[in-house]
Amino acid sequence: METPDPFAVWLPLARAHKSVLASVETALKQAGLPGLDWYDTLWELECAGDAGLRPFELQEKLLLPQYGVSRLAERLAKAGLLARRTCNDDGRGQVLVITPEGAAMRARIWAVYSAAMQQAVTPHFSPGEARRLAELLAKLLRPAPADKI
Amino acid sequence: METPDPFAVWLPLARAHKSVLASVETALKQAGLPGLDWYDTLWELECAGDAGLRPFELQEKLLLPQYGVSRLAERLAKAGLLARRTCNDDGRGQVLVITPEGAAMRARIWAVYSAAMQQAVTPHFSPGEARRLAELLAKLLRPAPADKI
DNA sequence: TTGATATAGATGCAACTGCATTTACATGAG
DNA sequence: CTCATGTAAATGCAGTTGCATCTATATCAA
Repeated sequence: METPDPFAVWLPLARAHKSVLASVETALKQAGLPGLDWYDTLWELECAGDAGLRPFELQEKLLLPQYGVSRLAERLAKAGLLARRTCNDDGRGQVLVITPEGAAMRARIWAVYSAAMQQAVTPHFSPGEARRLAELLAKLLRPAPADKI
Repeated sequence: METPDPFAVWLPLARAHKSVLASVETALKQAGLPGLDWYDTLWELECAGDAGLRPFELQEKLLLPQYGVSRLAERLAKAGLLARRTCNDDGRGQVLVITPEGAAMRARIWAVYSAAMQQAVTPHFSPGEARRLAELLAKLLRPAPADKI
């Protein structure tokens, strides 16, 4: 049976990602705003609401290394965008909670982020194509079908 | 008319990229080999053959910043994987040429790279899906149709 | 309780990146 | 030729990342 060529997928995937990412990050930098790593973190914390998130939970959600989260949290805390609460259940841990300033910042980033991303993506696709592309990309993220490994 | 949702494309695009990239880079690291930036550079230089490439040409091909190429070339040269020749046409410039060791290294990286990438991608798609995905991703890289901007 | 092992998170150090600037040569106008 | 401007590449510095290790607490067996 015919085999799909994985490079025909990977090469444009890498380039498309690099290209869209670059336009978004450039737009954020021009607006004097922090990058997508800060945005993603603030987003997760805002979703978590008042309960906040443990650093290791953030680590799983964002696919970052442990020390990455540790230092990201440090910077965001220094910028006043999140608060570190001591964790009652576990003396080793802490709970990260977004501050009002953090939520405001997330909103400011979002305005620029969404506009730039839309500009970078929308013009290239019809709605049907966009849906199909999203669907196919999602397949890469699901665990592989057992019979194909 | 219905508008495609760009986030439905961007989010899985970013995640799929991160996920595949991570498996490839991990495999390279485990094999004690350099990362994809070195591979891409060696690949371009090998394609360019004996004529080599000017740093600014590499910069365009790899979408790297100027100082990024400058330092990458420095490291690759120190590792003996490329040679810097003085450029006869332009006294400011130089020409980067791959060495036999560089070509050998590219081949070693390729063995691991291709296997890891194949494992990360192939199981998720039928050949038809892979083709369609490659096609759609390529649309992101072409200049946008004029009537959609 | 005590000791062995596991987990949460921080951190020292070396390598890498981004930004701004610098050096050196090229080019074109006068 | 000479000066002003432009382009190729390097570099100092501050900030960031990766790796390995370290500290502190938790958990569980004996």
